[in-house]
Amino acid sequence: MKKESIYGEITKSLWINSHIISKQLDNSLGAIHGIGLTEYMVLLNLINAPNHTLRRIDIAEALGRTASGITRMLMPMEKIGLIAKEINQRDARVSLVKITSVGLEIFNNASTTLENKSKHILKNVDNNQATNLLNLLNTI
Amino acid sequence: MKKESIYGEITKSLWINSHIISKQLDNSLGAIHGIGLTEYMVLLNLINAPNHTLRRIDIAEALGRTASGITRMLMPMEKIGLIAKEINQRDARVSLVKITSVGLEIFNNASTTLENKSKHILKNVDNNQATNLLNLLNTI
DNA sequence: CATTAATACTTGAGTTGTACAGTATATTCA
DNA sequence: TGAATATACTGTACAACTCAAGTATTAATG
Repeated sequence: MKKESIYGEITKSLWINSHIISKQLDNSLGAIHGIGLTEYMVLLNLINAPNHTLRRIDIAEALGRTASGITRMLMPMEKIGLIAKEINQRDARVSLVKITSVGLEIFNNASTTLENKSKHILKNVDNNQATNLLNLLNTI
Repeated sequence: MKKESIYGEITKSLWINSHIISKQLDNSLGAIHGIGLTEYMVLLNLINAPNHTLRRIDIAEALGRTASGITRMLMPMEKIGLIAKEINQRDARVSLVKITSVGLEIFNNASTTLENKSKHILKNVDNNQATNLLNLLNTI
């Protein structure tokens, strides 16, 4: 019997698990708060940024997306008032993105939903295992 | 300082890690073997199935996709000869999918690439950690 | 049986991403 | 300083999905 090589098994398991979990989170966030998981992650990154502001390219980098993908995603987010455009005085190429108070409130509410839903999805993972898992994910 | 709730951190970390890793694997498989990670997972499921055959709905279930997504994905796979359609005598609604010898060969080659690339992506994860991580992912 | 409900699949329209080319602005360095 | 290069973003075309509706077939039931 051939020994399975473990690293491929990990990436495949990551792929399918993450796909299914993301879909569930996305549906919950969408139904309750009207934003997707990707939008949520944008807001999270803005909140953790100095002055709640980031360049579009930084968001793209943080989320593993392309710049044009970010341009597309931010358009409706700006329209519904989750974020606002700001000008960079030093560099006219840059279009800064700042979270609004509306965006902040929606983010806070969505965080509760995301945490509850995550707990439910990971109900087979006890607290010790969860700590280990998070540590391992952070070493990747 | 507010205590971070760990389950949400896990799902967020899964989301971003998996997204980035999948993209790298997808690019490698595409460049070398001409198939994406999703196509690879279809072939993997077919190989593990009795008689190397599955219904489309089973593939959809295994991959967390919709039936229509599978219909669309299998069309080009059939055209380039990775899979073949088979009729189910007992149920005319069903369109069975079987991997071809060409598909099998490409799958085997792609498996080597996937394993090597996975090892490279997870180079910060030693063997013990990898075992733990895989076990934890399987308990989800 | 005949009707109703469920299943397996396909199709059309819409969404969310990408890649690549183009524009505008900044930076580098001979 | 100014020509070449790099950076930040946008627009267009395309790919890979989804959802909802439609078709065909099978299963369940009064």
